[in-house]
Amino acid sequence: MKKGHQVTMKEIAKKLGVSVSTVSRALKDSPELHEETKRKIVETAKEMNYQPNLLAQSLRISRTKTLGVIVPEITSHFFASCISGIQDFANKRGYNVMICQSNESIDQEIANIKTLVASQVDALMISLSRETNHYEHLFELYNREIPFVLFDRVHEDIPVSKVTFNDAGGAYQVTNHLLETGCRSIVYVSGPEDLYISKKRKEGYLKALREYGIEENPDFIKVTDLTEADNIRIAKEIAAMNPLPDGVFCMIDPLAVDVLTYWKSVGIKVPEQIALAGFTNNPTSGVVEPPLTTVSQPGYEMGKLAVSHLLDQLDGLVSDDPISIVLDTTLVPRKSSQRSI
Amino acid sequence: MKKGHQVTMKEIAKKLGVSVSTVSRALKDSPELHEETKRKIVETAKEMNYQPNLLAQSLRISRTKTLGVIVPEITSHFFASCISGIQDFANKRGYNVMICQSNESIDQEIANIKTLVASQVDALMISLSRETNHYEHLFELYNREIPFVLFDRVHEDIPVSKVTFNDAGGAYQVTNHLLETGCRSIVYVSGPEDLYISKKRKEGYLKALREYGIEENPDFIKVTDLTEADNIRIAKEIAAMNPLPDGVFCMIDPLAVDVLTYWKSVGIKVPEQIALAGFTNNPTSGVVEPPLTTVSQPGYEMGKLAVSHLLDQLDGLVSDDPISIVLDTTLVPRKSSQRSI
DNA sequence: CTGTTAGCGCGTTCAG
DNA sequence: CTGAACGCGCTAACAG
Repeated sequence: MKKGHQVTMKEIAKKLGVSVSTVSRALKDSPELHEETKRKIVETAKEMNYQPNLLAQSLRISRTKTLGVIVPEITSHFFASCISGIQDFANKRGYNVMICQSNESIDQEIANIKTLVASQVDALMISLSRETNHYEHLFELYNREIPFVLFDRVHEDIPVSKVTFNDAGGAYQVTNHLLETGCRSIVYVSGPEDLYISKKRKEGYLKALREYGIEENPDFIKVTDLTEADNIRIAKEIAAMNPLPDGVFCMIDPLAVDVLTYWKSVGIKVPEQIALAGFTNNPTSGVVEPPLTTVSQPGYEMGKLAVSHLLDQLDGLVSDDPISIVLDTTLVPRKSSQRSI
Repeated sequence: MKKGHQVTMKEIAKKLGVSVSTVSRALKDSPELHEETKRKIVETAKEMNYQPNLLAQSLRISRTKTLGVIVPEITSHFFASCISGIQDFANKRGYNVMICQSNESIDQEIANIKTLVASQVDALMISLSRETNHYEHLFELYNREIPFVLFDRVHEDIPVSKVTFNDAGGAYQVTNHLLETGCRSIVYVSGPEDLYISKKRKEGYLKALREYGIEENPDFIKVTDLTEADNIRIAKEIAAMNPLPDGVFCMIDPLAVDVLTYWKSVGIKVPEQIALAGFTNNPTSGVVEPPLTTVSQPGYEMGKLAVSHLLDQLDGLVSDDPISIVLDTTLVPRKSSQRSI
């Protein structure tokens, strides 16, 4: 299949017997043009359904007005929300967006960066894959002076702006909530330990415990690789503890849902026997039975802030010095942690 | 912030004292080159970290190897799955993807088409917004000979390839299932009536009833605009029917979940008093209580098929004649329709 | 085997 | 007020 021909300035110039530069000037409403010829040109341009070729334009000014975005998983509701925020505010400022997903693979992440850079995007917005444990590709971007920001899944050592949630704070909120409702033996279920968010949320968990004078107990910290199978393994492990803990804080909602589902299948009652809480406030979390206590992270807002800051930097509205934007989370208490005190 | 400079063929040509075309040839491994100079060029290109400028390349060959995708809502799990499938298979064939969302607005849809076309995408993949009720913009694409396909939310009169689900078939499956489990007074809750899928699903619903010798009853067909408020209005309306219907088929899962949530709040038991079923198999539907009977629509698969067919057409592997690809759905029976017969 | 020339579509000199 | 010439980065046809 061959693409239909697009009208160029050249053609409308020929049709009107003027030069291409005159057409160019008329189309950008240059003041130094005879009103009559200008009108004529604009009119026939419309008539011929002329659309400027952004490619040629970009090549000329060496700016594409396009941003590249890389997320681990587009099907995750959280990242989809981020993208939505990014798109809306990028468009508002005249930028387009190219989206890639790394599928949680560092190789794919590197490949994505490569194609986006080859496509001459003006800047990148990256949320790192779960697998990313070395950072040469990011340092290379930095060294090549290609502007980019990191959001949500960041790495601290890279000298660029970062937008994150106050993960420690959110974990503190939810652990504190469990403590307030009377829990005293609280398990933390963590994702892969080298993940930034795993660490930060553990920090908040421990801080809340400390404030209640409860000391850290290694047996109460479990680690899953976040696959369903491994999540269920953890759920079993907790179910076998004697005595049962009275509260469980899962690092992320889908994990909590897996645990809850397993427990329901073996007759463990939430919240009567164990209070349960997650993190992120996925749409799913509000409709499980019982509804899951969690912490909400507004993805749309994160996307909006990240892109706005990046464009501010690109447009020279703010300094290029990297900054760190930290968004607050909100506790969403639901039935899964509602214990009689 | 200014973007770092990218190495061009010109620079590596200068450095080596050869012409730009020689560099070009070396880089694409042309056979008619002295092995030694070729080696030398490739080597220093690597050294200088040369990356070809896709923009210039595209301008030259007037093909961008980029596809434009427009979906109503990127945060919908179904459309996110479609996008995922599109991306994976587009990349596999050397194409990039630019994604836009119309936010269910026809004006945004038109604007998206415009920017994607201006960006010189080689083809478009469009799923229409809920609001789209006239089609000039699509006919214009067609007249301008810009290749595109429609998927999921299609309009029949446009002479391009379409990929859809067998909506009538799916509705038939689920209605038939309700009938088999003993329901005899089944309400169909429809979305906006001019929506293609509203009509098709109603067709399937009516066909199943007919086969059981049950005649159409207008009181048993409700219409919502799919906002939460309106969904709840319908839930109330059904709850007030006397006698209660014994089964309800909601056109789409989120609607069914809204209805279920309301009923639970007023003490109506599902499936004991009313069997309930939805459509689409959202992740949410499997975890509500009771789990929702529904019909699964594999979005990833749809994206994959749509993009593969489009690229086949672009690459001349199949005829340009429009075809219609219809994907089958699968009944997912769950507890919400599990009645003792 | 390699350099020169031309042109993709556009915008910006620099001349008239 | 308008046209001709040049260059963005790259490739291909045409000469040597």
